[in-house]
Amino acid sequence: MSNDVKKEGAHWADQMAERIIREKGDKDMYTCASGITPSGTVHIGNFREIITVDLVVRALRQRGKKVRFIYSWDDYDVFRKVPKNMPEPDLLEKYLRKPITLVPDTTHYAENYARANEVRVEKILPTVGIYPEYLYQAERYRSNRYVNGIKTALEHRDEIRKILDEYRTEPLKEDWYPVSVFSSFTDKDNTTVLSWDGEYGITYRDDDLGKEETIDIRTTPNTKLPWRIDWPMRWAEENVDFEPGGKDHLTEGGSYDTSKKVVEIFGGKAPVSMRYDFIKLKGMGGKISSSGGEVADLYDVLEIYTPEIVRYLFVGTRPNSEFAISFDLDVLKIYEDYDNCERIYFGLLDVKEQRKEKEKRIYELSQVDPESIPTEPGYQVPFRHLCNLLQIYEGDIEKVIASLTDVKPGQVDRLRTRLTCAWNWITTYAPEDFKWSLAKSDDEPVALYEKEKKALSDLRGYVNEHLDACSEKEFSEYIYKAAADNGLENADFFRITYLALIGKEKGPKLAGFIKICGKDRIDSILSKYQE
RNA sequence: GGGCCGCUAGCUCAGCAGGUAGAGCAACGCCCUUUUAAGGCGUGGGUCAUUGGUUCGAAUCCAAUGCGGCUCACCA
Repeated sequence: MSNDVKKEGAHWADQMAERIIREKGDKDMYTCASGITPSGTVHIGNFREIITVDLVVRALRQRGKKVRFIYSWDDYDVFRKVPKNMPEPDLLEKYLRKPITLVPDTTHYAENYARANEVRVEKILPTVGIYPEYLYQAERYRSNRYVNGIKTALEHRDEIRKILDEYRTEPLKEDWYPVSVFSSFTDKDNTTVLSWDGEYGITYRDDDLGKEETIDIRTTPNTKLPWRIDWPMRWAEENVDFEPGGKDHLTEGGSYDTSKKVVEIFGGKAPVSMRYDFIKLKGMGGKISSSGGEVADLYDVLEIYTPEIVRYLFVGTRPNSEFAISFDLDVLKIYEDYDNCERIYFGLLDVKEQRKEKEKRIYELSQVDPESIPTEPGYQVPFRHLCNLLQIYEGDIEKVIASLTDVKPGQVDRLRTRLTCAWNWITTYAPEDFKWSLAKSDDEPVALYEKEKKALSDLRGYVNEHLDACSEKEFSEYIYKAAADNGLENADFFRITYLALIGKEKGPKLAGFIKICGKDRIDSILSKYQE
């Protein structure tokens, strides 16, 4: 199984899989991890981490390895600030410093604030073929699953402090404890740990109320490890072999550096890691995304890119460099690029062997279901042409499909998805120049001189009589003739024709455009200009 | 201050298992028997930031430098 996957020159996901096997040895099961605090919208930059893991998981599985793909929701993290655009900010304000799992969801989408963010992600990931096993840290901490980890951290308090101090400007204080406590009186983490009894008892002070309390870490739901200790504890707990990180973590003195050392206290080893860079957005044009504000999440991207193409964007880009996801005219090029990649995969486009190997792998990894790679290319027609068809049919996707008589049954679903994206793009992001709609028969006719009306009337006559039978070239010649016969400049005739048909001075190449629209539609529009 | 990323055609970027510089857009030209372009074909255009090194050979590897950006040194 693994022999057909080349080691050298392979895709970065394949190289990473090889590295994991090399560094971690031959194992029955490899654990690949990812995770985040659901303290706000999980945006497309966060998605980069998820798909990075997914690609490495697929590469490992294709080498015949068993893989566990875990995704940790850090929903026992603290609610630090109220995001903009959330309903009832005053209510939310009262929950600051409490764990996000205890914050109400003022959108009433889920049972709590953290869960609302989680559910959105969990619902959409299958669309792009990603199926992690979700771990919920609030539930785990509150049910005392990590009691041994917390005790170990307490026992090695000085050692941990020494590790963390290596990179700090201000050393941690003498009385620092490697654990944080949510007050049982207020649920907030405005607390100070005062002492530890050497076993399971912790005494803390609620700094808001000035009250003190002793709790048992075997039974209290209120203790949690701080991030730089929590992360390595979980590596050890789950035996994590691979987990990527953003450049904030994967930098000298960042949390990966300290966790690499702290994990040994928990009897584990650091996973293989890799850094991914951030994602920029281009061409959203100030449109407010579904999540509000200038961020995009996977839902926003899937509005305009099909699932394969969303994957393709990430598969074809080296993770450690920044890139932009475009919502502007670049969208056309992305679709063309993907179609080219597909043509190369199916041998319809000849390129050098080296490039061919690379593109084929990118195509495979871009597919939603790794077990069912398409056996024939999609219905390939330029994206721009689809946009024109959609505008002719006013966004009626089924009519567009019906108008394309050579679509094969196996291509219909993919075409439908693509048309949906194309229409979303036209209506939401396409530049105004790009958009038009056919005039309706009851629209007010454009004011014209007599000879212009006559020219359009001639055109209508020709269309009714010859359009179906003549070639595009013949028809094109006639258009010039109609202008000349009526003493009109070509440019003027084109202009009034576009004005009559779509209400704009310019448009798609006229002869082909009229043929696509068909006799009946053109006739009903031009009849308004009949003498 | 440490670490990292980027610097390739006018613009946006690809190329980075070292082996004759690529794409899209823009420009220019031609074409659809006649100057619409959101069509077709074609052309031009780059000392691959600089300097040095390794090599038969460097955009690609190494080292310094410059410019731009990110990030850590709070929290996570």
